[in-house]
Amino acid sequence: MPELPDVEVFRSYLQATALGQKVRNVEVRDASLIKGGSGRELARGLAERTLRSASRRGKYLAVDLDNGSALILHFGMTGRLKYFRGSMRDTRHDRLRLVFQSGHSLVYDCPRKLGQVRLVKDLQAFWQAMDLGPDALEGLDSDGFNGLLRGRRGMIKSALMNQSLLCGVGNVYSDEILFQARLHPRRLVREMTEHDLLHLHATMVRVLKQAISLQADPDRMPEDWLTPRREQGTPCPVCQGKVQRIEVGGRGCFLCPSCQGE
DNA sequence: AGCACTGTTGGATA
DNA sequence: ATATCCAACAGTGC
Repeated sequence: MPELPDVEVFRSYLQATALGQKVRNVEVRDASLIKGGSGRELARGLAERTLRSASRRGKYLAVDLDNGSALILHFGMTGRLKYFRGSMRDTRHDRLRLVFQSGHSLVYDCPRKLGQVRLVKDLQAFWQAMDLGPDALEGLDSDGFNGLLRGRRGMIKSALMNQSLLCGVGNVYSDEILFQARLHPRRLVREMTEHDLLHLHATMVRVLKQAISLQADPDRMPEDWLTPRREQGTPCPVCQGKVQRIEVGGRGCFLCPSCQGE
């Protein structure tokens, strides 16, 4: 589920494993995920480089290299990272493999191939060109959040998921945040009060932080979270009513109608 | 067989 | 300028 918390978990994982290591060999197993250049160029740009640091913005992970360029990873709906000590086991959908001088390796695995991989010369220029709003966790205080949403038309769930407004929140976490804030996903932003927005922002930050501390693993989420119960008709963990599935902005949306109004 | 799924993009439309 | 809707990308799982 690569939304902000998942990507943050990938960042920590990378930091604890591959960071500081020098790339000896690059295997591009599927060049169709590579944007802004060819597989050959990516391989050449990564070879002999050392991974210096890893940062995140929204759902994007950026890995700084020792020559100033950066490897950008986006995970689409199904991507993940896997680090192997010693011999590399088969991962079924590995699209990019970095083998380090140590003999260990890092695999970017992306079954549905909806992810993106690219090498950029200038990370700051890349972020600017990307039309991303501020990071939902790092880039916004409650006034900033309020300012972004004020005067906006449309539904609150769509706004939370709009990456050019604020980035990192996707379909699953927008549902979780709105469930915990007790707000209906179809609520019109224009009809929300200052207090609603303040409460929503606080809830968003709390949910994202807690999800990160749980390794974004639904199996570890508290009893009263919605995410592990994304199924029509399953009992609401708070009121025992039934979880409902509706469509909002063309995406499947789960909510508890009695907890979240109407 | 058919449909749903954690995401992004581009184009048409309002 | 904002927002919505749709199709496309591609693979897996129920």
